[in-house]
Amino acid sequence: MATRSIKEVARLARVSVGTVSNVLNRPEIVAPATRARVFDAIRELGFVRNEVARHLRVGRSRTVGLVVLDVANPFFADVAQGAEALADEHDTMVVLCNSGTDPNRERRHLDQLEQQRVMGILITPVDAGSPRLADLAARGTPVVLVDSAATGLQCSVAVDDRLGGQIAAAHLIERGHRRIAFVGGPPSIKQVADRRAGAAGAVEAAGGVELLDASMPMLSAAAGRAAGERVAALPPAERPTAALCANDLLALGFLQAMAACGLSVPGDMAIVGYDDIDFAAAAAVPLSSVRQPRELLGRTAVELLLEEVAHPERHRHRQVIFQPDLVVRESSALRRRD
Amino acid sequence: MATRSIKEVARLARVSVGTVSNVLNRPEIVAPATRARVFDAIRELGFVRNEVARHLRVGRSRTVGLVVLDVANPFFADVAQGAEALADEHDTMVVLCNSGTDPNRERRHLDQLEQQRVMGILITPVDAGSPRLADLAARGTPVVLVDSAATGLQCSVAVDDRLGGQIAAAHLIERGHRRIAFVGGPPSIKQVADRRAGAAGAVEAAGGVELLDASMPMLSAAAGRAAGERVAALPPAERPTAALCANDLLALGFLQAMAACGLSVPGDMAIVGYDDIDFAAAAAVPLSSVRQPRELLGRTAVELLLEEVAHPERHRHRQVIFQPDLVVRESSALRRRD
DNA sequence: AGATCGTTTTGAATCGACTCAAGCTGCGGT
DNA sequence: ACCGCAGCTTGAGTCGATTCAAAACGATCT
Repeated sequence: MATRSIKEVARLARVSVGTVSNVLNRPEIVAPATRARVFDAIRELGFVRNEVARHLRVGRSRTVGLVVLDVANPFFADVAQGAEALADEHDTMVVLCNSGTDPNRERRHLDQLEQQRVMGILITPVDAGSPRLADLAARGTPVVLVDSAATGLQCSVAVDDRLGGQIAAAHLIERGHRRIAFVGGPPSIKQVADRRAGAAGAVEAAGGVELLDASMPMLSAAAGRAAGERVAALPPAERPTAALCANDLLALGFLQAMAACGLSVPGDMAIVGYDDIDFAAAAAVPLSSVRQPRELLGRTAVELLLEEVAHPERHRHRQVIFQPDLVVRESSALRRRD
Repeated sequence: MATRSIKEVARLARVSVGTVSNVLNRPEIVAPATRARVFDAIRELGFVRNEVARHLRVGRSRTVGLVVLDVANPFFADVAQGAEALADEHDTMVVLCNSGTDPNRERRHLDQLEQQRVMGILITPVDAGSPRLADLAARGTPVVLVDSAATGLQCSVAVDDRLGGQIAAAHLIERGHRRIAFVGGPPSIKQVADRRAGAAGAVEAAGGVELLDASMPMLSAAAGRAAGERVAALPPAERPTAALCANDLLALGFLQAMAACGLSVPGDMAIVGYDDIDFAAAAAVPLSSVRQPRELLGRTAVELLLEEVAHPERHRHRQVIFQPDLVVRESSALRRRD
């Protein structure tokens, strides 16, 4: 329970606290003999620098918060790994916070992170328009939006979701599908809305194709199963022949529902997912999916943040946008006779 | 960039800093009129309490660190969700840190967490025997081992891995398999070693059964694929007829390799995984797997930690052990003729 | 008016580490 | 013997919030 402070180290080493601080921060300016004495004292006491006190003076910590919509979604795990990789190189710690698409939990996490004076926050917001984010930036905590485009008030890294939705829908249309279900999530989530808009665009451009909505209030596999059951229950004549899912968890759930309801994939129902998480390729029927550069997204977010922190004055907010691409697998392999 | 302090609030509200602090912490003892003036000032300045300074005085923050071996493994995502659920109820924040089974990264995360004076640390250690963990506890940061039993120096929550390994192996033996491959991970990881020991026990008890080792240096799907390719390359006579994988990621990779090599599952090769992550049921061939109470593991870990923090004196370290159970699915469904 | 008591408010001390101007030492040069 | 200087070390002041003994206030009673 003994919490040692710099003062005790100083006493044991028979030097002043200033010297101990120097040993810790600029060892080269301390005489070797003194330095050795201080190190001995540190070892003997098991002293650990109190970052709390340190950053009180210094102002900000070397921690960045990454707030994600769902830790259970491997997409975010991969984004986190990308972020961690670059942060590590800059001696910075990434802490992962899970909002679970709940605005209240998101707010509490943001409060906590701001109160802790983290170096910056990377966030995939539940609601990108929330003034809370602008406030944060205004009060001095840099924010980078992840997987969601900003309006100029902050940096952002994103993937072109409209384009992703469009190529996915275009692919299904090209395969001969004329009734396509869009399986989305909560309407407040921007990514989902954009993917849907992209799909709608492709449908309109094609002509003679219908886009039905089968959205759920969540973006989980369980929600996907529920959506699948609903769609499977439709009379065959009205039932869509393809589903475009807003993420792979939904798609996997949807796929399971098809199997449970005795519909074949892709024969009776083609499926395209989104994110191309590793499990998509390993599914019962390997899933076609829109691939996003997941690690790169996280890595770039940290890059932008470090840039902003390093030169707050001359920094200009940037919006980086990556291109998605479609990976076609068995779940949408068949060509439908028109 | 304006970081408002309690002092500025005090000036604007024309009271002393002590009063502002009282408004923040014990509003009931402040006269209503004064309280209102202070709140107005807080709102006007957009003041946010600096937790760093606060905890310098108070000692510890209301954050617990959860250090996991692999964020990309859904098993840990579920543990994290269990931990978060209970922590939330106690107004405590969980931050997730990823060691990626790298002892160095683990050490850096622990250093950071200790320096930040977190309330406590939940960890699935790369090496449970490391003195670093005992040091932490000795210096006043409570530690709870997750998914790994402790020796009495700290609390722990775990699942009986020997039993898990044993029932998995017994199941395969009962299904008629006589050559079983154990696909493990790095030998330092205790869970893996225990599962293997359990399997070895079952094999020995049965007699006439061989346990081959096909361990990899990682616990990822990619490692599983590599292991699968190696095993598939063996001449059919020497090739095991079943694989027991130390976790589901390995099992999924192994399964993919079987498909790629033209071996049927479970016909040519039965597979049993471990953890029963959600994706196991959705795999190309639904995976049999040893189920662990994932959320409960996280929840209980937080419970033990809160207990220790609340009554440091009277606290006695506890080791909680849960029982795993086997979920049989298609990947090990067939009975082999002897 | 003065004493008394309860309610509010005050402000100095404190937590641990950092910074920096000022002080100390010892050495070489004159 | 004295000066200058480089190399080290010192210690007071600071960051922002909390705590708590003491002061201020105001209402009530004699």
